[in-house]
Amino acid sequence: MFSLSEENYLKAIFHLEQTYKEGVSTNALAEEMETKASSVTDMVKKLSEKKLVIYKKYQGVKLSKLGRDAAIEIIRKHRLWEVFLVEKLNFNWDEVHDVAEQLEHIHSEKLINELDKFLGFPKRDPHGDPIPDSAGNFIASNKTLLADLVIGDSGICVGVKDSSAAFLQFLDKNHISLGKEIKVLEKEDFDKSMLIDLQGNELRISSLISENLYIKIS
Amino acid sequence: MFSLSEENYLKAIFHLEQTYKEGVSTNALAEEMETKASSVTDMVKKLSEKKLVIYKKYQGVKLSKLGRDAAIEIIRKHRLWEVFLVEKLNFNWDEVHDVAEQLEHIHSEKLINELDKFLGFPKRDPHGDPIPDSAGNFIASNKTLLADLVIGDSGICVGVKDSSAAFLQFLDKNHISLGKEIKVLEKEDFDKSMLIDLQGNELRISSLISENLYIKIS
DNA sequence: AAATAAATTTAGACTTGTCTAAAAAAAGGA
DNA sequence: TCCTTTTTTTAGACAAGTCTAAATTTATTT
Repeated sequence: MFSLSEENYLKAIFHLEQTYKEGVSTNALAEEMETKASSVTDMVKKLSEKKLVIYKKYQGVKLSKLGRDAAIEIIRKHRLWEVFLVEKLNFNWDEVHDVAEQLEHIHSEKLINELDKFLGFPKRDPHGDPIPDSAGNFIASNKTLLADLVIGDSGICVGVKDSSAAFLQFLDKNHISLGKEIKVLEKEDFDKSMLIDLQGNELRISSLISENLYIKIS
Repeated sequence: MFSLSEENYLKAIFHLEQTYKEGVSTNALAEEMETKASSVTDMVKKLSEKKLVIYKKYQGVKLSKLGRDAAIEIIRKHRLWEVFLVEKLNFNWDEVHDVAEQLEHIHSEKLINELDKFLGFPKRDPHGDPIPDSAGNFIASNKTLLADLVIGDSGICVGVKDSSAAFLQFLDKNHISLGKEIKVLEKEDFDKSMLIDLQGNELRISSLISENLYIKIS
């Protein structure tokens, strides 16, 4: 098994690899982990010795097969626990993150597989992110940032990029939730704001919002 | 909040105080924690500085009000998670301990109170131990060790003292479970074994068993 | 290509919780 | 009481994971 810290690094590298496919830099990882670059170097060396990552000095880091599998397992746990919290324990989608960050480190294969079964093998977490199955496979979602749609496009809201409580609460306040239909009515070049139709209601949203909301174009 | 290690010490001291009411000795605590006496001294000093325990050199240790409240909260979490694992995730009562030992350290008041509600505010865990409510109160159970009954006594099985997987599996194999009625038919002075009636079936059990099974005399 | 800036690594230190070995205190026996 | 044994504490060390400050490598600019 891996230590709590090792698990958090693996998860962070996995997430950053989506953006930096050529390898994750020490500084990027330090920022994600909210730590110092020197600490990252130390840990990356350790992960490298354990064959969890591919690392050469000054060249950034990538997950090995072993490391990726471990990361996916942690993400599976995180997302299943989020579903549990929302579906069974009355948590709102903006309240689940910190608790799931703790629960994702519980080690028990039976626990997580039974939890999966108990929840009915959900495919997505409350933020629309796919949940890996026990073999580590998960659906690749064809989603687009709302900001990338053009006038006249419409689709349904399928996920969020930023899942901070502040952003999620903003969405709640504006009645934007997963599954709702959105149509782009206007785009303002100057500040990149948009006028959208949200199930019959017109709403003006800033680029900060449209850059963090995923849409499945219909 | 307290560290994982601190929480485990508090829990261990709480359990040992049931036996050593005058104060828990360093060696007793070392054995319970599966560590060395010197490590215990170090940690006990730390807990004492944090006002969680009352400690004077060479005099053993007792929980303060603060420490007791913290210990009870951890025990509450442990036992609620055990109920969850058995009632919702198809765990057997001999499988829950290790996972609950991890889950008891998750920090979230909302989580544990919602879990309590979700489970229907259970009063006892799968081993018959009382579950403290959110205020820290729990029912004191009037239970007796089977070994302390005399011939002719009868009662129902309400708990186990040893909750190791090995012991619980032994009970399963012999169809002894909580709620079942037991009557003492014979007691053997020589080896302290007993002949009991378990719902119509006669069964001879060794002292190791009768010393670890709690009965509510009827 | 040299100079500067930025990113990364190394060296050494600190904290937490543990250990071993030795010292000190308490308890028990004659 | 004095001597021995047991218990407990102290002293010093270690591993994990972090930090700061300094050194090194890579990247960028002119």
